[in-house]
Amino acid sequence: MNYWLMKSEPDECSIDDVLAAPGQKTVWSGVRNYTARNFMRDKMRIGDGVFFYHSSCPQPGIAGIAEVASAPYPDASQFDKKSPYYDPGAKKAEPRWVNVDVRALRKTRLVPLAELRQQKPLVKMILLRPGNRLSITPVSAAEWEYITDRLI
DNA sequence: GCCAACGTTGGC
DNA sequence: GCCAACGTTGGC
Repeated sequence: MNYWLMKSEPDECSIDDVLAAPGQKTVWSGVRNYTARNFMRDKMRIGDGVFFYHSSCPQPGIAGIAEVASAPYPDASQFDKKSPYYDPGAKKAEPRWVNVDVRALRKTRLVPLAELRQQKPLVKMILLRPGNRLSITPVSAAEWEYITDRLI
């Protein structure tokens, strides 16, 4: 079992939006970064734990707990000419981008980024690395436990 | 709105 | 394969 932190802009898709969706699920489409894609394609397993993170908003931070709810499969938006995520280089026979389904489990208190940065046990979190921009980052078991036990 | 850091593109 | 230019991310 692996753990992840996945960023979403709450204006686009918040934890509340996913909790209100059918099956409390959403398709995590639109990832257009190879590192993040490879995490989904190669490392994610159904049932993996996910911190649902709100980014690009007044208070960025962890907003909920979710889980990986499907195996990776081709991201339909890459073939959709009307989508902002359309990729003319992607071919049906050789999809370039994949996504997984994510199921929201519960909303948590908002744990702000600034608070995460103050935690000694979290100094190595990939999220907190200077200049990090990855929308999907691995979380270690120790980091997961610290955050769920001590901060949420 | 600013801007630093990073990823991607494309000419050579 | 190098690297400059450009676009994007995302906190502040």
